[in-house]
Amino acid sequence: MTAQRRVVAEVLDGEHVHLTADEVHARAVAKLPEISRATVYNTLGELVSLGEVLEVTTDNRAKRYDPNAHRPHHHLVCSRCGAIRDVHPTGDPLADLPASERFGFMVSDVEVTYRGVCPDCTKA
Amino acid sequence: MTAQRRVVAEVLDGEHVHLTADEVHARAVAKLPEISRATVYNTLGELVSLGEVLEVTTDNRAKRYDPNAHRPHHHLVCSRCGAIRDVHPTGDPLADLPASERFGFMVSDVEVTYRGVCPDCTKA
DNA sequence: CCTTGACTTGGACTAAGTCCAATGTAGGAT
DNA sequence: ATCCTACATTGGACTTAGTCCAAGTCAAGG
Repeated sequence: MTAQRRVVAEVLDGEHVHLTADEVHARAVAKLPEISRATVYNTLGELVSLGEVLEVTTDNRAKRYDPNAHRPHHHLVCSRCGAIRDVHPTGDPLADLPASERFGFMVSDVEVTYRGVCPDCTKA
Repeated sequence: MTAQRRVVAEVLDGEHVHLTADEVHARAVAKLPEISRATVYNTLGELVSLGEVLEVTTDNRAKRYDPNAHRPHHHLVCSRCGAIRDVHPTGDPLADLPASERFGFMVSDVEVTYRGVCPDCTKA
């Protein structure tokens, strides 16, 4: 555990939002000015492999990193401004995929992304 | 309706798979050698706006274009090789998102992506 | 035949991320 | 305490996917 990794972990821990890698880097630089982008990418990659952090891809622009990896949840994304909320739908979509629709895959995971317009964008 | 647009539409129509923009361009060039990448991007963008084609983002690499826009469906993706199948789960995930979990959003759409390992990759 | 407006082209540009060789450093062995 | 070694970090070059734009082309109507 190096200073750099601790800083990246702290950034994600402190912010309950969904940051891009560049945003993580910016906040990390504020705490440890000499940290490089490559290290932030490396560390984020490790945190993802360890299952401590989730990668979220909502718009094919930058990936976002979600520190809330331990309580399963899905996402609700504003199609105008890109705001993201964690949501907890009822029901289990995995159960809704019958064997006949699995094509022999070993299905292990499912991601659900709801899209809509957030209250702020509805007003504006 | 220009020759270029017709070619792009034909490519998507002919292939029942999920092509990237570059793959669409490659196949379009085979039919109309002077077609440019910019035109392929423009035309794909128009087809998406018209609702004729869906954009699918599974891995934060290239977007893929799905000509099967008229029958609603979701996707099953192999986490090893990236293969994509269309699937039709039972149930409606929109109904599984209670108002209390909508945070005032006007929710209009939901995408479900199942992940697993395909038969070929399980063998290998 | 000329004009007009839309379509297309190719190349430059951008954003996000990866890769790599060189450098630095933490922590165990002596 | 010092040295070694393996791993972490750095910064810059590179790649990929996509966007943007000025200039060129084309088709249709007048």
